[in-house]
Amino acid sequence: MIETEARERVLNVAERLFSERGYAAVTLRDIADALGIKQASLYYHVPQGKQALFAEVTERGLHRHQHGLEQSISAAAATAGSAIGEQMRAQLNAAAHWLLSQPPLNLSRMTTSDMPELDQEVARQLEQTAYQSLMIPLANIFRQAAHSGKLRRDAAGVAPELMAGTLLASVESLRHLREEYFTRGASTRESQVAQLIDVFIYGLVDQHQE
Amino acid sequence: MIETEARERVLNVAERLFSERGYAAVTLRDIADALGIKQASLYYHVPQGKQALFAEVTERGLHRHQHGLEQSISAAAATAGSAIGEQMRAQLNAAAHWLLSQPPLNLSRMTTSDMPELDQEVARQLEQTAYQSLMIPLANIFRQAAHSGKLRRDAAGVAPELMAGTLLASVESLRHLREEYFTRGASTRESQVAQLIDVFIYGLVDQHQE
DNA sequence: GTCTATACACTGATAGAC
DNA sequence: GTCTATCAGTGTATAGAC
Repeated sequence: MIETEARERVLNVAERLFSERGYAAVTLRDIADALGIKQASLYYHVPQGKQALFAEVTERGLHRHQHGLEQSISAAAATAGSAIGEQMRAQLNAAAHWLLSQPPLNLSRMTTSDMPELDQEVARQLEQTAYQSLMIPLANIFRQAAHSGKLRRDAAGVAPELMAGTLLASVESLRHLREEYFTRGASTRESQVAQLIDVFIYGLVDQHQE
Repeated sequence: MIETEARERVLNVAERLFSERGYAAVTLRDIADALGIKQASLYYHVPQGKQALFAEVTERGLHRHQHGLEQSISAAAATAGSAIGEQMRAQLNAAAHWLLSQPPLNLSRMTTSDMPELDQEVARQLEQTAYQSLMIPLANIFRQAAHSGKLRRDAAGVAPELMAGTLLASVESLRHLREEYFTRGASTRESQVAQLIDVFIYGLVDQHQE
């Protein structure tokens, strides 16, 4: 595999388009058009064709996420106070902030639409990378919180992976929320996600009043 | 439009396949094969072709959801106690239970992959139906809770639509969680979603201990 | 209601010139 | 590195027989 600047451009454009519209909906012509070259020219950079291109940029993106998530989370853990609520808040916000800084993942589309279009072996590999890159770093935040012994009794028994999946899905879904629902206290994606994380940590109801 | 049993079968199969794999990934041949007929025969039942078929079954599914959600939510509200936490828990669980009883929505895939493939007018119409059928009934649960005046101060300011979108995304994401993460207290989708809803309502941390 | 046959466009992919 | 030319395969859609 040749590693040139031109090839990088191809991968970047392909990653953006695939992540925006999915595997089946993006044609090689779409990618070539966006690059200002002809469809056949793509095969110079990616001789193994469309599926290999998709697998490569997806894999690359997932690893970038793993790196970015681990970095942001451990940096947040280092600076936050030691109270468990504060720790979680800092780490979850850092993770969410990272996710929002990147092209959308559309994990559920990847599972339901993209994967079935790929050869089984390729799909299996991507699924495993997604699990290791996204699920593990996020689930660790919740696992760590559960070990602190300071969670609500019921909450401590919730699978960390369940919370991690929920967080992922929630952050991604924010991207599709119309701007009309940005209210006073939350006029940006970041502040919306911060509100959401506070709900995860402290709940909706006022337990002292009820 | 002819309304026969045979046509119903076509719509049902099409709805299932589209909802499983998305617009672009499902071909008319796939649908015909699943019905045991030839691709061209579909045009007897759906003369306007693939896009119209997708629009019809999607619209139909969304209206079914609206009806089902409104029913389950108001039934739950009637039987639950009056404490706001209890009310929300009952209504949210009823809504989630309904969502899990139906074919997956994959709303985010619909937004990012399916919609861009459709004529703008068709896409606009579907988006509006989705909003009215899903968003409004769910957001009303949170709106009602906020009006009770018994939510956490910060939580009362969170846009109901934000919470509704989060709930939707979370419930749908549960479908893709591997079974290995079904833990002791939550061995079914329903019990997982119940845990999740309790987190929304009461939070993760024990506020009396911290 | 379902079929065969077919038109027509598009897609992924290969070969070879420059 | 990018192009033109081309092909086989597949997708939607139409026409007309049964």
